[in-house]
Amino acid sequence: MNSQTKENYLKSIYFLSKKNKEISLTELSDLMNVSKPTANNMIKKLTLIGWVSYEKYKPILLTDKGEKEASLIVRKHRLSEIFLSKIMGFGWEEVHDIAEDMEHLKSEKLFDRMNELLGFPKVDPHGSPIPNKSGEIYEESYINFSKIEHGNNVRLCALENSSKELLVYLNNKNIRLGTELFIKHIEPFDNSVVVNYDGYKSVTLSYEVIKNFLVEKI
Amino acid sequence: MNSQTKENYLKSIYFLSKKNKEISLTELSDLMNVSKPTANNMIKKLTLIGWVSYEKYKPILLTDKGEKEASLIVRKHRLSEIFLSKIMGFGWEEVHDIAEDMEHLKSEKLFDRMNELLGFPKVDPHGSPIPNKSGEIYEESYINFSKIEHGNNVRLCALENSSKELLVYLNNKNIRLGTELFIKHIEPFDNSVVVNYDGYKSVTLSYEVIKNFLVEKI
DNA sequence: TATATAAGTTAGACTAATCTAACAAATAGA
DNA sequence: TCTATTTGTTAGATTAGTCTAACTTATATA
Repeated sequence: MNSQTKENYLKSIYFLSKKNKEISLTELSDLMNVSKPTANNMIKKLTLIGWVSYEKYKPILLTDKGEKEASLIVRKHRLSEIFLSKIMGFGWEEVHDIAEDMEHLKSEKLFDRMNELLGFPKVDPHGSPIPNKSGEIYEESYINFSKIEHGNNVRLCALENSSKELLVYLNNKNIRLGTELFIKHIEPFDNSVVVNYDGYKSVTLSYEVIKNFLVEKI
Repeated sequence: MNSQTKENYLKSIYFLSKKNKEISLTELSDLMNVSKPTANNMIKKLTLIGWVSYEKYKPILLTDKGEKEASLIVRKHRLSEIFLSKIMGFGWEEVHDIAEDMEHLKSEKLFDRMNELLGFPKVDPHGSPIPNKSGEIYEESYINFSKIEHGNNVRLCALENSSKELLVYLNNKNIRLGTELFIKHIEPFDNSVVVNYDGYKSVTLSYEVIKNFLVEKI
C-alpha cells in the first residue's frame, strides 16, 4: 500500500503544481524538509507508482493519476477540518494539525459519513472546494437561492457554508439535499421566502437560512 | 517517536497479558502475524523502550510503563468506537476496523473532545472500561442513581451508557457532569425523581434517564 | 562565451521492520 | 532419562526512508 510518507510527498507536489505546474526537486525537498537526495530518491519511487513523471534534470510533473490521488487526500483533509470545526467544536486554528493526521485514515466510509453529517459541503470554511470521491473538483454552477426569482422552483443541491446549527435546523424542518422547493412568495423586506415542499405547505425560510442554499432550477 | 507498528505490538502484548500474565514469543508472533524472528527482534526494541522486560528463553513481561502506554492506546480505541457509533451513527459492527486506525492519531485534544461529547463514558457499549488520560482504569465506586434513597443529594459523575439522545436531552436540561442534584421526591410508581439543581426547581427526571446516572453522595 | 553558483545525482551508510534458513535450548512423552 | 518436538535465537538479506560527502549538469551573468 501507499505509505503516509508517499502521500505526504504527493500532497506537497500537488500544492506546488497549483502554483507552478513544473516543480523543482529543490522546492520539493524544501517543502518536505528533507535533503535533496532523499527527495530525488522518492521521486523515482513516485514515478514507478505513476503519480509523477520525471526525467533526470527535468522538472517534476504530476500525472493525472497523481492529481486524482492527491485530490482524494485533500478531500479527506478538508472534510476532516470541517468536521472538527463544525461537529466537534474545535477552533478553526486548531483543526489543521489534527487533519494532517486524519487525512491518512483509510476508511472511505468514515469520510462519506462526515460528508453526510456536514450536509455535503462544497467548500471548506475558507472557500476551498472539496474534491468528490473521484478526485474531481466540480465547479458546478449551482445558484445561490438568494439570487432566484419568484416563479422558479428549485432543488437544494449543496450548502454554501453549513453550520451545525443550520444542519440541525434543516433536519427539524425535514429539508435535505435533493429536496425540491416550490417558491410561493419572496418577501422583499427581509429577503425571506415562503416555500412548499414534500408534505409541508407555506413554510417560511429566513434569508439567514436560504443564503446558504446552493440550488438548481427544476 | 513510537511507531504505529510498535504500538500495535504493545497492544497485542497487553491483551495477551490480560489472560496469561506471561506471554510467549510464539503467541505474540501468531497474534501479530509475523515470523518468530521478527517478534523476537521487536521484543528487544520494546525492552529498550522499557515497555516490556525480557530475558532470553524467558516469557515476555509487560512493565508498568508498558501497561500504562497500552492503556492509553486502548482508551483511544474505545473512545473512537463509541464516537463512531454514538455520534457518527455507524453500526457497532463497523466501528472496530476504523478505530484500529484512529487509535494511532496523535492529538490528545481530539480524544479529550470525543470524551466530552460522549459525556465521559465509563465503559464502552460492551461494558469494557475506558482508561483515563493517565492510563488508569478506575473502578470507581459510583452509585447508580436508581439506588439512591430520598434525603440524599448527589453529584453526577459519569454516565453508564450515554446515547446521543440522552446527551442532547441533558444538554437541553443544562445537566452536565459535575451537576449537583437535590432530590425532592422519588415517585415509587415509575421510579422517576424530582430534583432541584443550579437555577432549576422541581425538574422531573424519568427512570429512563436517571438509570444512566452514576453519582456520588454529597 | 566562460565560469561561478545553483540544482541535481551517485555512492555509501544507517535505522526500522520484515523475511528465510539454519541452529540451539527447553520441554514433554515414551 | 533420553530423544523428538516445540520454542526461541542468530545470521544474513530485503525494502522504505533517511542522511552526508562528493561529484556532475545546468544556468546566469560578468
